[in-house]
Amino acid sequence: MNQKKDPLGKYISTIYRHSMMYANDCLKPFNMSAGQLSFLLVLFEHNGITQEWLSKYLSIDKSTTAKAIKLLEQNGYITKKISKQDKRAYNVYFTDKAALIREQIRKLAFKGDNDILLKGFSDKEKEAAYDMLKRMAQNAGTYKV
Amino acid sequence: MNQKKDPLGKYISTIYRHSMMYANDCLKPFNMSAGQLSFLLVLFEHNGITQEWLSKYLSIDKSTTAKAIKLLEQNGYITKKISKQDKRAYNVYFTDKAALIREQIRKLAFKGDNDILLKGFSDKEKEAAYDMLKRMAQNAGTYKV
DNA sequence: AGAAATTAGTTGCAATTGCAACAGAATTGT
DNA sequence: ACAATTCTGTTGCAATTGCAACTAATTTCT
Repeated sequence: MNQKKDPLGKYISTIYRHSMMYANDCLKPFNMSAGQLSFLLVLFEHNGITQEWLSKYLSIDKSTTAKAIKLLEQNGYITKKISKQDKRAYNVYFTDKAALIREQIRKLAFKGDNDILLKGFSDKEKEAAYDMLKRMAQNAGTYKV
Repeated sequence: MNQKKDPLGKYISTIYRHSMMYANDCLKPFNMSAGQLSFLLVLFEHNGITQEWLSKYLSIDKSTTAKAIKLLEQNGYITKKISKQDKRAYNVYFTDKAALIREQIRKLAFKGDNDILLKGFSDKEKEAAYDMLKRMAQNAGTYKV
């Protein structure tokens, strides 16, 4: 349709928005959104982390973290405990309810990657795509951390 | 920090959100948002296209298109004319005001790609990243077009 | 020790986005 | 020709996100 290059933003936006739509659909049975899923997946690997570190790890605003964590708590997927070292901070833990669906939603997240985004990619290309996105995200994260 | 692979969603989300923040900052002097920019950039290459085609080209919901176009119109960057072939449809055109900043904002869009997202990428890697994102966007776009 | 600055988290606000429902026009089928 | 269906675009709504302002706790500086 066009010969000139589109800016990357066009592709990134499409990938992001449709990934969200896909994940949101899959997560509807769990009363969970794609955004909340990201936080829960981090907790599975780093249980007890503070909200500040969740924000840093996902390069996301602390107020967004606060809101997502609140919803996850209301739905019984996580609990918060005031940190013993710092009374301002919360340690966030996933609950038994979350543990129960852990593998199910982990698979769901990676299945979306492989079945949709990386469809038609060879194993080598998948690896390359993964590495490039990781580097680009690191670059992006340096803008207004 | 962790040995297990993160799902791609983590990186995509970071890239998308920070790209938006960067573009929104740069576009503030023009009273324009990153979302609106995408539409204007398409119009520069395909002047007179309908809203439906804008939506299809950007894989974006038609209501989102309607709202972005409305704002661009209010700010004097585009005009709408009812299509002669189809009274339901609008042909969308960029204005002289938009033409005046055309090169400036085009450069801005690509500068963000190169100076931030692709920092540290060789020319070959940039090309590869571009192609992979394009393929991934095509894959993503097939989900709920 | 006490003042000043920084940090962790929350809340209110505005902007963006997608979905659902809708209106009017165009197309298809009988 | 008319009815049923499909399409183009708009509007109302809810969810997500980031920014700014704020509170309370901690750290730093003198």
